[in-house]
Amino acid sequence: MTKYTFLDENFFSRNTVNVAEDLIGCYLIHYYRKQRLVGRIVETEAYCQDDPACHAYTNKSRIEKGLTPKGRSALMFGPAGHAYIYLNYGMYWLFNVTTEKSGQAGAVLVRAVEPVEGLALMRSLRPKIKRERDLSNGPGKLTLAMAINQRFHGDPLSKKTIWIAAGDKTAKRPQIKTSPRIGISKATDYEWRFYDAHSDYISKNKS
DNA sequence: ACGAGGATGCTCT
DNA sequence: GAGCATCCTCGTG
Repeated sequence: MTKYTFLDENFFSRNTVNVAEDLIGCYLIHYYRKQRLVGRIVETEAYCQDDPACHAYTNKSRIEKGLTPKGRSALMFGPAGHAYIYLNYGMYWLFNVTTEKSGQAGAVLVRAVEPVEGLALMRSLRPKIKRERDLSNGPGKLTLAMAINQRFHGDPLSKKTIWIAAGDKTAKRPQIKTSPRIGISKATDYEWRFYDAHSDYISKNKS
């Protein structure tokens, strides 16, 4: 497959949970050092405005008072289809895409991808790993493998520095499963994690 | 195979 | 000062 179809703002300007599910099987693309790095998205999570685990949730009272959102989560209230990238645990950049219409907060975290193009460059960006799947089977791992960091925070995907393309329609549809989200302590009962049941690149996988 | 613990810096209270 | 949307190493069995 060499042809990638850009997913525009209309794709992302929808219900966050639906976008999270629909992103399974789509392609995350970054043109880096004259090479195309491509990963097939196999795991996502939805974060919504009325969601205690969401960065934008703490701004709820502010919104209700009609105040403009501030801080890192402000971007989640903006237009859909923008990169929302933040540092967690002081070390790892996590890549999200904003969702919903302007004024409504939402984002989808990309938690794992299967390498598709640029494997040699990805391996050079993850020099210590022993198992191939450790290249990109986690949200912090995939940003390392694909050279994604704070430089791209706030960029519209339409700039096509980092962007997302539709899944391969000739391929078999992925079997999508759900679970509670990983690594959070609030709203742990929401099944807003989606993953391709047959992928070897799921985070928190057995063996 | 599995679990505990350390690294490390930003955001919010 | 606490709490993280994590990853890696090094114990133990």
